[in-house]
Amino acid sequence: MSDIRVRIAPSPTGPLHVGTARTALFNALYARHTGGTFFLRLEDTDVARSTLAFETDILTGLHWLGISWDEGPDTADGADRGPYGPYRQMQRLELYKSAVEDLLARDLAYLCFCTAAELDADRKAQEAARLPPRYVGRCGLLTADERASRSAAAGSAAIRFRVRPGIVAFEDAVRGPVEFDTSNLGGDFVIVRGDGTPLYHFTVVVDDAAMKVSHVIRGEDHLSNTPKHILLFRALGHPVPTFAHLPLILNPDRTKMSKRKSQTAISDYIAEGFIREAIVNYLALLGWSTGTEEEILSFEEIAARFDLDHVQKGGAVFDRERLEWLNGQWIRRLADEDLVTRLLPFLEADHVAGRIDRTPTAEEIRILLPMIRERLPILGAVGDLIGFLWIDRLTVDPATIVPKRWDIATTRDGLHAARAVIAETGAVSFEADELEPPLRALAEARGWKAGDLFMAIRVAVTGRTATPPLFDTLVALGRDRALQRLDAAIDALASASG
RNA sequence: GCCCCCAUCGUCUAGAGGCCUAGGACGCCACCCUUUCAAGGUGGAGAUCAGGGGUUCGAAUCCCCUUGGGGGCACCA
Repeated sequence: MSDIRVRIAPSPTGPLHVGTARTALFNALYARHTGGTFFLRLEDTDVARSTLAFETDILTGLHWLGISWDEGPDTADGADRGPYGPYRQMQRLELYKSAVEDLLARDLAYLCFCTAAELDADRKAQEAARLPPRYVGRCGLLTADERASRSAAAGSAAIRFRVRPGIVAFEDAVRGPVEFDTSNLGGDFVIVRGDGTPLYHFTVVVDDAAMKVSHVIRGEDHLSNTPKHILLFRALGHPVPTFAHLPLILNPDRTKMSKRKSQTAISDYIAEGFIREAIVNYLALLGWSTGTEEEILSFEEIAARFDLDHVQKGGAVFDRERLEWLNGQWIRRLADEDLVTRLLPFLEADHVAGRIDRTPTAEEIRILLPMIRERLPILGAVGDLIGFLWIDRLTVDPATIVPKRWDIATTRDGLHAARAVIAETGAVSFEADELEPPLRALAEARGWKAGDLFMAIRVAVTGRTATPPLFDTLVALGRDRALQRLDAAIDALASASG
């Protein structure tokens, strides 16, 4: 195992986001490719917004995608694995505390007594003067004595890290050399809240250092935060890891992908019937490419090819159409039993929702696979496709039964004749190959276009104009039910025509 | 406002000075196949490589400027 250590550090303040999943994926791929270690750390210091439900959603979502970590908590309430635990920041408070004390002792950080009102006033003044917002440094100038007395009086104070003048430069693994003047960092920044809980910029550095992270692979939205982190790594006396900032995933209007404008929760995609292979494949190709024309690739195949050199610099619009296409490609590649297992929950959900009257058995679905496999862009489409098979009383609008070129009388006539032909076919030989010839012969004998006759039968028996091949559908339905639905349709047409 | 990043078909991208009159994929259109819908096959439209200057015998590829877009500037992460 190499010394490469990467991580995903989600914050349980929302459901698993497409962007988080992509970042996790890239880290996991990088670790797999280099023989390094990939771990997960929960950044739960925003106690007000963090919840166990979100934690569960994130962990199960990542597991579901097949992204697994070598160290960290596997479940929301489970124990951590790995030598650098705990892997939850709220359980690492002591570590941050001693790191802060160290900084305080060396005057690299200081107590800040500014109130929210003061800070707000500063900010407004800066805004009015058209100056960039920054902390004015008021408390940084306090003498030790002043600080001691204010501290005694105030009771609680935030802690700020001193930002000294200078240039911070680093080599980003995807962007190349990047440079920041520390005077543009917004002044001394808060690392510990007034209530004593540490803030992101601080904990992320303390932990990445303690957990020996070698490569920080994260979204580009953190690029501007990187100099702060580097300053902290240095102040704490730790080596600075390599940074790799991934391009952002975008809304169609090219702004950062957001809940407002896009579907961002992985769980929503799962609920629709996107499968992990497709999501992983799609996400990997969003901002990265093999450099070749290969595009349908499994996690393993991607891991074997993955590198940071082919990571794109510009943001990428999330294209659902392309995801659906890939999903269809992967559905076609699944083994029969696997597809059945994945389809079942969607049919169960349709049953529960009352869209169908019973949940079919695995065996029933397995038999239908050849006729539905290539017609499913997402698993959730299965009910729409063949749900009519498990509906007890199908109600069909008579108007839809009549083919475009036909009138009601012809349709009744056609269905009646077709019924007779189908009825002649015994239960034993009720197969697609047995049904097609006589029905075609019927159409020819009566001078009908076979397509029109078939369409009338199709709608009569399924209630829809787009279905799997008709004869397979009739067989799936069974002779009795097919005849019964034909009768019902004929009746419906009779009353429709008066 | 300040700082930083980015810029090839509508979208995802290939491209690391000549192989590019820019390739692939999604989507779109047409045709073939065909009982509908898909799938599949074939073909097509679609990018003067954001614009302008350089460098070079030669630039999508290197440099500069402009324009455009995005991200960040919290006691959120």
